[in-house]
Amino acid sequence: MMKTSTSTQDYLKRIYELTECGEPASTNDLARELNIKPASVTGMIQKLAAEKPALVEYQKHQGVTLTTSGKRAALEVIRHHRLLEAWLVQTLGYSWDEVHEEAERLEHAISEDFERRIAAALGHPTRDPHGELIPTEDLKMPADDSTPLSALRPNQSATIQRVISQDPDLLRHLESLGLIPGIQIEVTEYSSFDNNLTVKVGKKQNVLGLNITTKIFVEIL
Amino acid sequence: MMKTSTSTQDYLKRIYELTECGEPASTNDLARELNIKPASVTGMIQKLAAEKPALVEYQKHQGVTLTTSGKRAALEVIRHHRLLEAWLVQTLGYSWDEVHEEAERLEHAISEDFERRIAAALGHPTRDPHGELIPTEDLKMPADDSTPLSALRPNQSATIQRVISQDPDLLRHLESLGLIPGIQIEVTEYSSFDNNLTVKVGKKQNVLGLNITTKIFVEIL
DNA sequence: AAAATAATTTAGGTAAGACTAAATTTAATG
DNA sequence: CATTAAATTTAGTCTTACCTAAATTATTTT
Ligand SMILES: [Mn+2]
Ligand SMILES: [Mn+2]
Ligand SMILES: [Mn+2]
Ligand SMILES: [Mn+2]
Repeated sequence: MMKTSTSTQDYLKRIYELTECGEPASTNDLARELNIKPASVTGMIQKLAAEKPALVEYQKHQGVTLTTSGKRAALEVIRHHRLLEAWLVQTLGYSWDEVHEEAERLEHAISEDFERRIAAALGHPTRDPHGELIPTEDLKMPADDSTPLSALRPNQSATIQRVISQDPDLLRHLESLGLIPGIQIEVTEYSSFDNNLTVKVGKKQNVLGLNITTKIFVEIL
Repeated sequence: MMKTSTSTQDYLKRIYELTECGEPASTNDLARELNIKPASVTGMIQKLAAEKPALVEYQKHQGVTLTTSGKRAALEVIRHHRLLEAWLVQTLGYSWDEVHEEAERLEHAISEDFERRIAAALGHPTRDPHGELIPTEDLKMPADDSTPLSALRPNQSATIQRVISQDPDLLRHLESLGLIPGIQIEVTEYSSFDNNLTVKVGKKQNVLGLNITTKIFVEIL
C-alpha cells in the first residue's frame, strides 16, 4: 500500500466512523467532523477516489464509503489511536478526558513497531479507556453487541461497555457520577415525556437525559 | 511564541547542532544534514530570518546562526527528542540503535504535558541513551566537559559519557564491544601513524580507529 | 409541479515546503 | 591577478491541502 498523509488518515478515520451505521458519509457531515469546509472535503474525496487503488467509493451527491484498502488504512489509524489512549492512561496516568487530544496527534507519528510494542506491553487489550473496541493486529474490527442505555427501561440491569464522547467536560461529568466502563447499573424509572432515565449506580440514583443515555452503550444482564 | 512547523523544528534543530562548535552553519551543510537541496534550504532560511521575532540570524553567503527565540525552539525539540529516546528505551525495550528514528517523528507530535509526564516518570534524567545531555525544563543546555576518546594516550583511564552517532550499525558494533555510556576504559597503546588507540574494556582489548575514537566522548579519571 | 431551501460541487486563490535549472558570488589555484 | 571550481542564491514549478465565492444539483415545501 502507498503511504497515507496525516490528512488522508484523518479523512479515512472519520469516514469509517460515519459509515459504521451502514449509510454513506455525506460531504457536510464529514466537513463538520473534520472542521474543514465542505468545498475542501469534496476536493479531497475526489482525490481519495482517484488513488490507485481507490481508498473510497464516491458518486457525486451520493456520499462516500470506504473501499477495502480505505477501510484497512482507517482501521490502522483507529488501532493506533485506541492503543495509544490505553497506553497513555496506563503508563503515564492520563485521565480518560485528556487522552484523546494527545492520541489524535500521536496516531500519525508512531511506527508499526511502536504499535506492536505497546500492544504487547498492555497485554493486547481489546478496548480503549472509553470502552471502544480496538481493531486487531490483522485489522479486523471485533463485533460489538452493545445497546444504547437510552433503550433500557425500568428493572433492567446492565454493565457499561463504552462511552462514545470525546468531550472532556462530559467525560469528567460521567466519571464524577461513576458512569464508566465496567460498572454495573440498574434503570429504576423512565419518563416517556422527556425520555429521561433514572439510573442506579452503586447506591446513588441519577436522572439522565437523552443527551447522555444515547452516548453510553451497555450490555444488558 | 508562534507555533513552529515540523519542518521549521527540524531546521532549527540541525542549525543548533551545526553551530555548537561556534561557527555559523552553511547552506550546504544544512542541506546535507536535512536531506534537502541547497536551493530549498536558502529559501527556508530566508523565511526563518523574516519571522518576527526572527528565529535565525542570516547574512547572504555568510551562513546562519540561531537567535534567542530560535535557540529556545531548538532546545525544546531536542529536549523532546532525548527524553523520548530515554523513555522508549526504558519503558518499551527499544535498543539504542532503534530509538533515534522513532523519536525523530514523535518529537514533533507530543505535547508539553506529555513531555512533563515522561520526564517525571523517568525521574528527570539528564542524559539520553547515547549519553547526550537533555536540555532542562527551562530550556538551558547543561555544560558538557567531556573529551573525545581520540585525545587520550596510553595509561589514561576514563569513563564513557556519550557517543555521537545515529548510525544503527555503528551503535550495534560499539555495543558488541561494550563501549557504552557509563563504562570505564583504559588506553593501552597509541599509534601515531594511523592514530589508532588500543582500548581496554573489562578484560578485552580493542584497536579503534579515528572514525570511532572521535565519536566517543569520555570523562578522564 | 414550481419555488424555495439545503447540500454539494466547481472555479479560482493562497500558503507551505520542496525541486530543477540558471545565475551569481565567494573561494581556491596556477 | 585571472581562471576555474565550489558554494550559494534566484527564478520559475510543483504538490498538498486548505479557503471563499459562485454555480449547480437535490430535497422540501407550498
Ligand atoms: Mn479518542
Ligand atoms: Mn488525527
Ligand atoms: Mn537521536
Ligand atoms: Mn524530526
